[in-house]
Amino acid sequence: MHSPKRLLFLDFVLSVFRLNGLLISEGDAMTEKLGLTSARWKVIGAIALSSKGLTVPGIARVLGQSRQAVQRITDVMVSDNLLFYQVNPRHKRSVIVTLTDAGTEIYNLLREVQDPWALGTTEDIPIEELESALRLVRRLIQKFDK
Amino acid sequence: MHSPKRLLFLDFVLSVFRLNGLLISEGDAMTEKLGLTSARWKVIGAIALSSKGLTVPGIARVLGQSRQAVQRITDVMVSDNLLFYQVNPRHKRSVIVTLTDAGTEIYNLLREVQDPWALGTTEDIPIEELESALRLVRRLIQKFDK
DNA sequence: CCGATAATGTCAGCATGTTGTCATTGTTGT
DNA sequence: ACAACAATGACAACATGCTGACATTATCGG
Repeated sequence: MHSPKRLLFLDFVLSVFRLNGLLISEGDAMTEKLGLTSARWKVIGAIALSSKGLTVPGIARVLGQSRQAVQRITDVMVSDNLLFYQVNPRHKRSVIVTLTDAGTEIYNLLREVQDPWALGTTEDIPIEELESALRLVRRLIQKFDK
Repeated sequence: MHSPKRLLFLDFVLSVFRLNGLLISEGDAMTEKLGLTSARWKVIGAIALSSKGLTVPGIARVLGQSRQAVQRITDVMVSDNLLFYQVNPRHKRSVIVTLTDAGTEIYNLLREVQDPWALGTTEDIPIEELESALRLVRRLIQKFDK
């Protein structure tokens, strides 16, 4: 038998690989004028979206990456004065990564590019399709994230 | 206004990043016993799926990657005797990347792991949802792939 | 309270992707 | 045919991710 489902899924997997690469390119293009890169975009986004302070391993958990990879990025962003490490009252060694004023400003500028991009990209896509696809992606993430 | 669509899409984007990482991990785990990695998995899959012979830049186009990245992988796979470079009658310098017998054998072994993985992962997902999500991903790829 | 376990920071090595550059080879339009 | 342009191979520099290893610090169970 041919199992169209198997082929469909493999096609989906390859397409996710490809979309991932294209999204990184989009992120790089969007953030270029702000002196960011897609990796820094991810980190700054994770921090800005979290209500409570995040530690480096915390950001890594949100992004699904290794803490070492995140640490490398945040170290550079601290020396670029976009972030600073704030004393964590709940943990002596694990500091809280916080946006500096400059970092907040960059994030606001970022949103001025990012928001129109998000809206423009999805303007001809029904919200139901987006929700449905997100549910599927989340379901797969849950399956693999153990 | 809050524009739930914008937030929905950004959530989708972050989820794609995360799924991408998890799929690479899955690929690494699946191919480990075969002496492959996810990068080689992609290349060997692209070659096996193409009816005509593919050149290195051709594989790169299929995968949506730079030809240099693919070249590096294929060079290693040639020295590992999984691939060989075949004279291309249509181009004096650009050789055709071909599976050796050993490479074909690995690919067959790979399928014995990959097919159950694909079926198992999707067994509780309706085929319509998969198709719908793939359509959306393809649509985004088309939008960004210029 | 104390020992075992988990979490964190740090450093190192490596895999995989990017871009840039340059010489060479193909292709195409006039 | 020839000149302009595109595609390819090769090499280099770099960004971003991974894992492993080790010391230190927190947390938890007895």
